[in-house]
Amino acid sequence: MNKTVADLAKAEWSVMEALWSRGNGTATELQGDLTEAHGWAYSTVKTMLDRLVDKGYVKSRRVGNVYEYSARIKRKSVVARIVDDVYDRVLKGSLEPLMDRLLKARRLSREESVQLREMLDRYEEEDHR
Amino acid sequence: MNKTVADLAKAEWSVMEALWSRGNGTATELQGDLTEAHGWAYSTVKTMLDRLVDKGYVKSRRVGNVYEYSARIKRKSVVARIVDDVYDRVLKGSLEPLMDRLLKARRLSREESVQLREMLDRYEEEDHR
DNA sequence: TAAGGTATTCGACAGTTGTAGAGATAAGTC
DNA sequence: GACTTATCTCTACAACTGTCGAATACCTTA
Repeated sequence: MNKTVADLAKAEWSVMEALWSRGNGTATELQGDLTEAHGWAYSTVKTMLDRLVDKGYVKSRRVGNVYEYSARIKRKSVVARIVDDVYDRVLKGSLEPLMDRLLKARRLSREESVQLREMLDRYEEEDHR
Repeated sequence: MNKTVADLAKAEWSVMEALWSRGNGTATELQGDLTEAHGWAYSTVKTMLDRLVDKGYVKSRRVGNVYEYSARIKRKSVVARIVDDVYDRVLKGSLEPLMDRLLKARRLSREESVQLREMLDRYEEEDHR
């Protein structure tokens, strides 16, 4: 269970990331952005974009003789879906394994751990209203 | 990015779950376990198991005239991989979106939030050693 | 040992994903 | 206009996924 994200195949996810971070762009531009990470051919990127358009995740509009693409879904909402999915299917509703991994593997910095605590504080407060 | 988990296709993940929770079992038994959630035909389950064996995630051994399958990887380690992957690729190293989602959507119960706090306490303590 | 039931093996097929080349086109340049 | 260049469109293809059905093999029992 980790090849895709919210019905986005791994490669498509990369394209979405490129789109999200640049706001919008042409196939050529996006290809440029993705060149470093993936050495995709122009047509590869184009195919991906078109598939994403089909799936409704991206919209395209003709600007002159070029297509300009832009995301139709917010990164945030996709992340939310992924989080939910992982939470339900993988963590089965318990944060234990997640924290276990994050904490034990020392992937969480001290600052983050403090931040996290703050988030919890806020949450618990809110909860009292 | 949420069709698969650690190189396990979604359907394969289900089979692994069945295996993990029963320890080991024959194709028929597994099919039984999976019947409720997925109404898979025997051969579907069998195919899945065989593919998992190919991938090295499951081992099988002949017992009489039947094959008995059992997981070769621990659930925990797969979860760890998934957590890492999501943490890096989706959360990009920040827990903010995760907590945001979990807390805002009120998916985290009060007890869990307390538990989480305890985990953090332990962590920070350890860190001081 | 012929009949039944159970498990296995094989092969198949449609859909998705990753990747891209070749040819058609539109646009700008001499 | 003819040529060059940047884009787009189409088509293709192999690997992986989700799903079986049909044929076969193996036991058990009347």
